[in-house]
Amino acid sequence: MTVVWQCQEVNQTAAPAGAARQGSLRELNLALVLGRIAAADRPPSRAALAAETGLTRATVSAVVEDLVAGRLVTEAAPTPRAGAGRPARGLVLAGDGPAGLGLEINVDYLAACVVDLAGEVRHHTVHRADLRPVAPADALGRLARLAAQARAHAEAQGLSLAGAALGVPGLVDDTGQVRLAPNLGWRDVPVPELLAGHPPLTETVDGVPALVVDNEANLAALGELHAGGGPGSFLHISGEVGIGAGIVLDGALFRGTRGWSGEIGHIPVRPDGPPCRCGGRGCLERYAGQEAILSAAGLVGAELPADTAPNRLAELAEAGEPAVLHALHEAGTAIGVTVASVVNLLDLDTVVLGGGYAPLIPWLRPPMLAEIERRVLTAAWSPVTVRPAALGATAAAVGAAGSVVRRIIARPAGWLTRF
Amino acid sequence: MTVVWQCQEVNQTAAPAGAARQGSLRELNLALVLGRIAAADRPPSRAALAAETGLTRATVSAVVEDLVAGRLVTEAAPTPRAGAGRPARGLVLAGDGPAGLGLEINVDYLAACVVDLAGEVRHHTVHRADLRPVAPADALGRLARLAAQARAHAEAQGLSLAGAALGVPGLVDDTGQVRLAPNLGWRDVPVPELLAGHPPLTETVDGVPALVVDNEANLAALGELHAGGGPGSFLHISGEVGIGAGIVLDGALFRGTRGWSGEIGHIPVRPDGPPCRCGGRGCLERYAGQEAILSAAGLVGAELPADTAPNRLAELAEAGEPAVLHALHEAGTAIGVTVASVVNLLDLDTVVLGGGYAPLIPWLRPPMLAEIERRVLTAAWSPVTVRPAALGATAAAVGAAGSVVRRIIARPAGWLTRF
DNA sequence: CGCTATTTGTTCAGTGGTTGAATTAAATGA
DNA sequence: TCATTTAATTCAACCACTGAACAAATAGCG
Repeated sequence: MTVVWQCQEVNQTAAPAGAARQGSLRELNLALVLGRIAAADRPPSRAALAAETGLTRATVSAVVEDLVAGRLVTEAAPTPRAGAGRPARGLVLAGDGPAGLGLEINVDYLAACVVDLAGEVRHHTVHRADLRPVAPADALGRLARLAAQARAHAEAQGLSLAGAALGVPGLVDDTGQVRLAPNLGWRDVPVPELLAGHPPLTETVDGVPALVVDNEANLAALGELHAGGGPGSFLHISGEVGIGAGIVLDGALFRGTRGWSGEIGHIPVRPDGPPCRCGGRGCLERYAGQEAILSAAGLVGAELPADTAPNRLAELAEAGEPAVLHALHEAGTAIGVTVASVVNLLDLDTVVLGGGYAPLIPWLRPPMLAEIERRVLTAAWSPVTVRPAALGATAAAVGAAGSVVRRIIARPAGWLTRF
Repeated sequence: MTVVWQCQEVNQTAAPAGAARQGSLRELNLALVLGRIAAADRPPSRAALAAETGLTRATVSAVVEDLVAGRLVTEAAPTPRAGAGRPARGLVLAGDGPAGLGLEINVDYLAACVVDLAGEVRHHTVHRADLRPVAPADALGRLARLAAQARAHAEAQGLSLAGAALGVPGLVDDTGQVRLAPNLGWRDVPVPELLAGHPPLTETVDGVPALVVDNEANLAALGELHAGGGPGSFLHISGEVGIGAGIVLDGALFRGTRGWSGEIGHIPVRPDGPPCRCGGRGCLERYAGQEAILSAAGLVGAELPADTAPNRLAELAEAGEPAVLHALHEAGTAIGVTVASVVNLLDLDTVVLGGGYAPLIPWLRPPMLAEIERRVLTAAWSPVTVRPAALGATAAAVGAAGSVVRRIIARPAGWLTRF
């Protein structure tokens, strides 16, 4: 069985692109009701859903019946209510329905996780290893084993995997091929082909799960969107070995024409600055990339593993080490200049710092804000918030798994037709 | 009668945000069919529409009947077809139905135009005057007179104005207030209030036309989208006295959280460069704004009107004037650095130069492309195209009018309920 | 304890809108 | 002239939502 390829684009709207046929109405309302159930903080009743969506209670009942039959929703203890009346039956996302498999390949670890419809992380494994010397096929083989374990754990909990998403620190084209992953040393790696021999990733209990390959920073941003409260617009910057960014606009990831958006690490900060291996000069990565910070802090020979470097820097900064403080100030300034560009261009009001930047926020934020306030034209009316990411280092894996379940929630009809 | 305020956001999709009720189906299909008629290059028949949309011919007939009754579509000579068979009846956008009124206030002119459903400019006036010394209320009064003339011309041609949009060179908030228009010297100007006393802008033949106030660069980008071929994604840079940009993603204008996107003029090019009046340093406007180019070319005392300066620069460049060539090279380099940032961030493949930049393209493009190729990570796989805008100096007015008719095409149900 | 008020959820006839097949309309070509 | 072909309309069937009536389940009150 071959990998069935699925378009990267997560169609956030349930609206039919083409003809609106009769069933479209039901598709739309399935998505509407399921979306409200997912967004509610307490199990809503059918009557409450009818009131807030504007549908009739009759319609909501019919829609909910479909959702329950498709194992997307189950009944639970309702929100207690004062006064008389027949007690409501609360509706919650099913904890034993479809789930998403999230995978991540990074420079120094592999990760797999399973997220259920409600967004709970039901399984999570990280396998630490330096993957730079490992051949892509080999690395993907290890990943497939991790995925097989994850599937076993999911099934043991009564979950069926509805799909998988894989985050890679590089540029992915729309056929799933990794065109360039500089920090891994990958170039033109046909991920779907290489995974085709590993059944756990190519089939699930009922049918065929699609595998989506995407940029790691994009998926991390989705994870943040998922974990960090309501839908909004923000820029999520992950400071790993490289610097990537995910742009979330109105609760949807913005991927660009070819899915290569967010390459913030190579935005020029000083056009005549030091040369970067991308061919340009003075790119952000030269000022705020992990290597740049470490070398500016005089820690270049310290031989720190990539995953502990940020914490080490935070310790030294805490201790008042002048070189480290200076390096972080410079990095924060460079990030601030870049963010000012982004905000002037896109009019965003929130910047989330994730990955290795999270522990360094106390030192990065002040110079960032200073630059932003100076340079953003609209800063006076709408201050820009800089906050740490809600998820930790493996945000991309969680975001990947979340993207699978979010797609089901956004377009439940696709899942329901499997029954 | 007061100005009825309408949300700036042009909802590109006809999908209902809330409940999908029965009528939603028809709304969706009205939009679908009308959209195809608008996008077709030759009058399609009902049968052809059925084939390409996937709807039944019966449904298409019913939908078309509604559209014809609402004066959005008329029958025309069909596309000739070889062979036997009953001849088709071609469908085209009505030339005598609703039309859009586009208005523009800029530093040295006022403009008004009327665009019909098919996108034809049916009326166009430009009133040249330096508006910097004029009070906002007075300027808007003159604009209202221009609008009244435009309405008279539209009605004489059998058109009904369905709405109006006004482009302003500054930041507009979501109540229509101009928060800041630096080059006009406006600050916190309540445009809708000031226009409320001018009936031509507050009522039309059948009901109330909404007035939308938007950034001039945004509307110019919409005009370009409208005139420049199929829907795509591009960055439209207008070099007027300031530098503004409109971002079009997948055929839709991207406005940002508050509608203040595209402030490209204040993206830092050299963070330690000369101070800018925005409070930052080394902004793009300091290198590629009209004043910056003129002064770098040694023409600072030449007292050129803003509208003739670009052509004068082109003449001098054509003649090989070294200072001018140098100034344009510097400007092109700065624009290129900025565009590289934008492309790295958004993954766009097309940059359109409009406004005063259009005549200077031969000199601006080479340095731009050089910077883009050096600095854009994905330039090797997807070259970035730099091309001149299809519309001239008053693109914003045409784009404003076009945005009105495009909204009708995107959501015809709203118009049809007027009958 | 029983009755009423109240709210939830379901049932059912009615309706809008799409579907698919049959029918009518209008041309070409032998 | 007539068969062929394609376009457009008509009509019964069907799907999904609507609105009202009804059944279910509880709290409050005498």
